[in-house]
Amino acid sequence: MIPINIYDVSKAAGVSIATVSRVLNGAPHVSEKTRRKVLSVMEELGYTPNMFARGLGLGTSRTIGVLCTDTSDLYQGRAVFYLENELRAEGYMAILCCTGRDLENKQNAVRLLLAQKVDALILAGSRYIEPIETNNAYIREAAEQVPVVLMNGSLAGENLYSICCDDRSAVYNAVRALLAQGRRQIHYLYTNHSSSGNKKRRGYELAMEDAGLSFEEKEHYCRKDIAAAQETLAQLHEQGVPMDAVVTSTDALAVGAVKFAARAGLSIPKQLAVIGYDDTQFAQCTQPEITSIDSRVDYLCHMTVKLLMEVLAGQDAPTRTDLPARLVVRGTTDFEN
Amino acid sequence: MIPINIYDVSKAAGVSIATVSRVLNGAPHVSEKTRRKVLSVMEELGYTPNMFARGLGLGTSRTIGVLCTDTSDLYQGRAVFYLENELRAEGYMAILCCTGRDLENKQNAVRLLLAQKVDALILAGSRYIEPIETNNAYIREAAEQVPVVLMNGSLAGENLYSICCDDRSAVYNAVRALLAQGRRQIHYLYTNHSSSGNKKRRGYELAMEDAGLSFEEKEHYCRKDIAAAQETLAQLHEQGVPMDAVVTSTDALAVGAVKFAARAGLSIPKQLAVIGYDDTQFAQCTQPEITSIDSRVDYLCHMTVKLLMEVLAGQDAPTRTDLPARLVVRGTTDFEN
DNA sequence: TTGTAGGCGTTATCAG
DNA sequence: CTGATAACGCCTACAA
Repeated sequence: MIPINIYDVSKAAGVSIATVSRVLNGAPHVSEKTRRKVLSVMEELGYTPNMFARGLGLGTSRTIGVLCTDTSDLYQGRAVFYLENELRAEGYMAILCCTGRDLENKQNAVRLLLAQKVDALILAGSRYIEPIETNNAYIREAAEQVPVVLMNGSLAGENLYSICCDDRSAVYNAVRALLAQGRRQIHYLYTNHSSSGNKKRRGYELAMEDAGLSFEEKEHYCRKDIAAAQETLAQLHEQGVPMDAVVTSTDALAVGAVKFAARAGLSIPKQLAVIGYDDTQFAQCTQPEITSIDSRVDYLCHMTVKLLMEVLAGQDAPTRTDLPARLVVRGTTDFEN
Repeated sequence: MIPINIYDVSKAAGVSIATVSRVLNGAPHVSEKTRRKVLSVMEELGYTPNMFARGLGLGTSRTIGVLCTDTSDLYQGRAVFYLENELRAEGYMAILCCTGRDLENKQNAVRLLLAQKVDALILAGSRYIEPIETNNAYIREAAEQVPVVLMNGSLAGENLYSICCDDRSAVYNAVRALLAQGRRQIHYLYTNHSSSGNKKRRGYELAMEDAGLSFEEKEHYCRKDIAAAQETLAQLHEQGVPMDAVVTSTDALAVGAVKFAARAGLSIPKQLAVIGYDDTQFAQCTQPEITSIDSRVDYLCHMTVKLLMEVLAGQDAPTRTDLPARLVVRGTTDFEN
């Protein structure tokens, strides 16, 4: 079947293509009568405007490039889901690139996306900000062509917008709550040095500092892996390191902590409290279930798209936004609430 | 900065736009000399072909529509990750739509994707085949415009390709293994009636039948939710229903089964064996870790894209492919191997 | 309010 | 091997 175009419609409706184009774009100065006529003809012919032609003239594809490192990560999978839905609700399609963590792949993906004429870029996840500043140049360059929104990562610059969960405060408050219960041997497990990872860690450090406690020897790096977390804690335990709480940068690590406690015969939350991060389904896998910091991806994604829409509409928008997290209390802590 | 086009290149290289277009598309009949010249000019000017214009002429966008119901599902998140990567490796971008389970949303997504001029559609997940045949009409219609590949779902028809994990055999074999150990009270937990869900269940039923055992009262529907599975089993247990093994259609349910056993004081795998499905990270959350059927998403996705590329290349390809799964043995079973 | 005509950047079909 | 030139389908001044 031959695709039908604006000429076919104009012919069938007995008007010019200009008029068809006008009703198509809801332009003014079209009599209600012809408008209706054209609309009905389009319907009847099953006309669908050709995106290529439209794009050629308008220079826009109503398409947004969404980058993340890996959708098989529970958190990112949720982020992509919400982002895509919010975008589609606004009439935009999402072109996805799962780039992995390799810088070169990220750069390539951005290049391809720009070549596809996306209207904007959303970089989802703190992994897109490289510690070495010059490695972020490609993001700045991209921003010369289209607006770029960094979700959970921040970079200042022209046409660049950052929107983050306030991870620092979230962890700070969680650790404060543990301290308020008299816990002192609070350990922190983390898996990476992404900007968001650093903010979380900083929250922990500040809380400890404010309580006059040292933390250097209580921060432990480990792979993002249930077994790795379990192993790390088991070793510390064997060495006789005191420990009455574990806060982790990811729920998966918290699962490892719970498994460690079970094996070491430590009762949760009595002898060991555990707090995870992101409130993913992992938090519900264990017995008891895990108290976790909910970074509210849905809200974050909603605000991200809202921000982007404002930018695309030419309004000015905040270049930097911080959103609060909240604590979801479950069985691995014995908080009042 | 003004985008530079093929005319700029032709001018700077001292050739016609036709020649530029030729080297751009690797067409033959271009002298090595001019080819090099043009290439270097393109490089130097930083020329990027305009997708809209190219699409207008060629009618192709080098873009594939990828549909799934929800990327926040661990399995689907992995599927999308692999699909996107395989596609990009082949030079195609992926436009993602997370449609949810609602039929109307699926239809809308397909319509939008086709309007975007995608070159093909991949429907990921068995949720795209509706039990009521007429509800699949929109898929058939889509197939009139572009090839459609169903991953883990099957539908026969023109320009329609199905590629599935052989779920039935996978579950059949797993249940056989349990039976071989003398287990007889094998229960099956499932969450939906998708085509893949039905195949799994059928595998269970066949294995039981072949062993001369009844199964009707041992199949239990429950929400796709750790707590729901736990609850379902707890109730059966209270009612005194005998049970020495549980096979589930999803790892999450298996987690629920393990939690149930822990609470009911049943030792795993001695008194109760558990087998999950998909070998997701959930299988590693519990103590002991869960034996799970690995449907090998990565392999499935790889074959899916490979199949699609053949179709797009105009070669003929199998309209139906079945791929084997494999059992990953862990602590919730006491199989030899 | 409506129609005409030129342009957007490529590809492709012809001649040369 | 290379160069004009006509599509491709739509948008948008500019005219009427």
